[in-house]
Amino acid sequence: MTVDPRIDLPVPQPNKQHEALVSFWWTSAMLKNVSRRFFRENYSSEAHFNLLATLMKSEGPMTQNELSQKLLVDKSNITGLLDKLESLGQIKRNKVPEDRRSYHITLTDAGRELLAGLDVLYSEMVHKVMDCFTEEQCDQLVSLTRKLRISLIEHAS
Amino acid sequence: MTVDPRIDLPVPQPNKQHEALVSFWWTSAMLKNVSRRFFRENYSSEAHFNLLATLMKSEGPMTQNELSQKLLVDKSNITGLLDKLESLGQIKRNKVPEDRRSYHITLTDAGRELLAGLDVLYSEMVHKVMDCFTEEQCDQLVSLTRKLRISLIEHAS
DNA sequence: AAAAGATAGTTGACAACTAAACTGTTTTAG
DNA sequence: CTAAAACAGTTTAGTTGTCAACTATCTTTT
Repeated sequence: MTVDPRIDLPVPQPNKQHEALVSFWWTSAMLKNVSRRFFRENYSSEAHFNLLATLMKSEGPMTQNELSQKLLVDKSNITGLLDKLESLGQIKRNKVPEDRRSYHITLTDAGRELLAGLDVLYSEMVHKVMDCFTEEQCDQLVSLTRKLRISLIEHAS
Repeated sequence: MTVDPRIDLPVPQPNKQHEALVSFWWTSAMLKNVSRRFFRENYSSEAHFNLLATLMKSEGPMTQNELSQKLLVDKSNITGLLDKLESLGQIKRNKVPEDRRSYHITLTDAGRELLAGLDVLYSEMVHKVMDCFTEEQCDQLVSLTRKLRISLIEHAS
C-alpha cells in the first residue's frame, strides 16, 4: 500500500506563495478530471450541467451573453452548447421583443427533468467528497478562494 | 464603480459544502482563463510551460509516461506536445537502451533558455497575485487543497 | 522457452473550448 | 437625423485535451 503520488505536488516550489497557487492549480486539475468522469458516466458533461443549473436557478430568463459571463466561457461556446441542447429539446430560444439581437433561453420540462436527475447524483458526489471538511474548513476555503478571485481580477484582467 | 460580478458565486448554493466546492471550482475556472491569457501573451501555453518546468526540476531524465502522470494529462497528449517542442528544438527524445519502448526526454539549451525567460515573468505574476495572502493563509490554502486532493482520490478515482 | 499479459508510445476520431471575423440590431454622439 | 460605435449572436479555424485501438517491446507464468 503506497501513497498516491498525486497527493503531493509534482515539483518543489520556491516559496509559500508559489506553493499555495500551484497546490490550488494542481487540485483544480484533479477536480476537473474527476468531474469529467463523473458527468461522462451520467451521459452529460460539466458544461451541460452548469448551463442547465444556471438557467434553473436564475430569476427570470437569461440571454446567451449573460450565460457566457456567468459561466466564464466564450459566447461562441454558448452558441454551440445551446444548439445541442435545443436539438435535444432541453432548452428553448425565445425571441426578445425589445431586442431583436437576443434570445431569452428557457428550460423545457425535459431539461428540468434531466437536471433534477443529475442534481441528485451531483449532490451525493459533493457530499462524499466534501464530507471530510468541517464547517469551519468550508468557510476557510470559501474565503480564501474568494480572496484569490479578487486578486486575479485585480492583477490579471 | 460597480463590483465585479465574478467575485461572488453565480448562483446560491444549498449548503456550506456545496458552496466551498463551487467556490473552488469557480476560482479555478478564473485562474485557468488568467493563465491562458498570460501564457498566450508570452507566446506559450500552460501545458508548454508546465512540461518544460517539470523536466527542468526533475532529477534525472523522465519518460513520456512519467510526464503524463506528473502533469495529470493523457499520454497521447504528451506525444503531441513533445512533437511540437521537439520540432521547435526545445526538447530531445533519447532512446533508452534498457527499454526500447521508451524515450528519455531532455531539455535542450533552447528549451532551458525559453523556460528561464518564462519563469521570470511567471514568478512576477505569482507574486503579484499572491501578495495579498499572508504566510498563514498560504499554509491554509495548501493544507485545504491537499485535503481536497486526498478526498478526490479516495471518492472518485 | 513459449504464450499470455502488461507497458510505452503513437494514431485517429472526437469533444470542449478560444479567438477573430462576420451579420444584424441597437445605442450614442455629433 | 444620421454616422459611428457598441453589442448579441454565429461562423470558422485553431488549440488542447480525451479515449480507444494499435504496434512494438518487455515481463510473467507455466
